[in-house]
Amino acid sequence: MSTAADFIFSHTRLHAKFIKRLDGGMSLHGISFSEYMILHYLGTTSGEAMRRIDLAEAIGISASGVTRMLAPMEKIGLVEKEINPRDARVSLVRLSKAGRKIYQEASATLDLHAATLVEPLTEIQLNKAKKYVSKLLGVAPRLGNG
Amino acid sequence: MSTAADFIFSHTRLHAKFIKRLDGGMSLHGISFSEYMILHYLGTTSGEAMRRIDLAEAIGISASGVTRMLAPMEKIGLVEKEINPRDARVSLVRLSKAGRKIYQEASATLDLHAATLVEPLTEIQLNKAKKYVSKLLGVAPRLGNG
DNA sequence: GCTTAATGATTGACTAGTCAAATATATGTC
DNA sequence: GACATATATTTGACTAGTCAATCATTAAGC
Repeated sequence: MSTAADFIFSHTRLHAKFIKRLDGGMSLHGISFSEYMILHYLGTTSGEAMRRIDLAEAIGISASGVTRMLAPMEKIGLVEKEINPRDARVSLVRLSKAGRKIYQEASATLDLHAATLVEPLTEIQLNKAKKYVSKLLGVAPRLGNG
Repeated sequence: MSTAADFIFSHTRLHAKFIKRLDGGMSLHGISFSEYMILHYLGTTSGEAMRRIDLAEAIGISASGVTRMLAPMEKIGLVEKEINPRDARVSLVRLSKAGRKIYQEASATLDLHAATLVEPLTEIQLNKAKKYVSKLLGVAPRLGNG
């Protein structure tokens, strides 16, 4: 098995570990980690409203996956549907007030769990790891130049 | 959002990218990436037979998940069931001859795709990345079936 | 040696997605 | 203005798992 394949194997196992832990953490707030991701993108996008298709692209699932995830979130009042007056095909999604509150509370929990998950790395190592992940994603890293 | 949480977000997106690509690659051999992982652990364990529960632990899914995955793999002849004479509770899983062939062919394909996926990193960076992932996973020893 | 507890595997009911097709609307071309 | 084509979303049918309960078997206590 090549080094590259071996790396991806380990990456996959690490993902399973991360998700298991974070889903557990988010369940205190009645949401899954995927749902947290949705709240996050809605909460940090300018205007706080997004098209479903952009949300899908942002969190890396399909458009139909977004439809299916949003249905219960709408039902429990985390997000609201909003009509786009300029294009009736799109239905914008917006954080509700309750959704914003959950998002803020869940963010604190998430940060705690994330911190313990990355604890085996020093801060310098974590920054390097982040840089590598950004490179692999094909995205410019947000910080640093080394 | 903390650095740690940001890192995990990116890690999650990278996982989605990896899986999408590798599932595509493995489909040439009629299997998914998860199924490849099973073939891999069976193919590289000493004796080539494993207990289902150890397989579950190895690839990071639940015992029932393993039962569900193995059913079709057994049906198409990739793996074989084997009784443990010392403990009738366990049913060992073994690579069939056909499974070994598929495993070897799929390994070549996997290495190719994995290589292009990690191409943005130099060899030194990849080794560092691997080291970080191992640290984050904690060093989990691989158990045999003794 | 009988009873209770632990272990390995499977099953039932469920969740979270996938893809392909259908629906609704918008846009470009003539 | 009508028609073909593209885009955003939803729906139907399906896959890949999860957890809790159950079954079969083994191990442990007395």
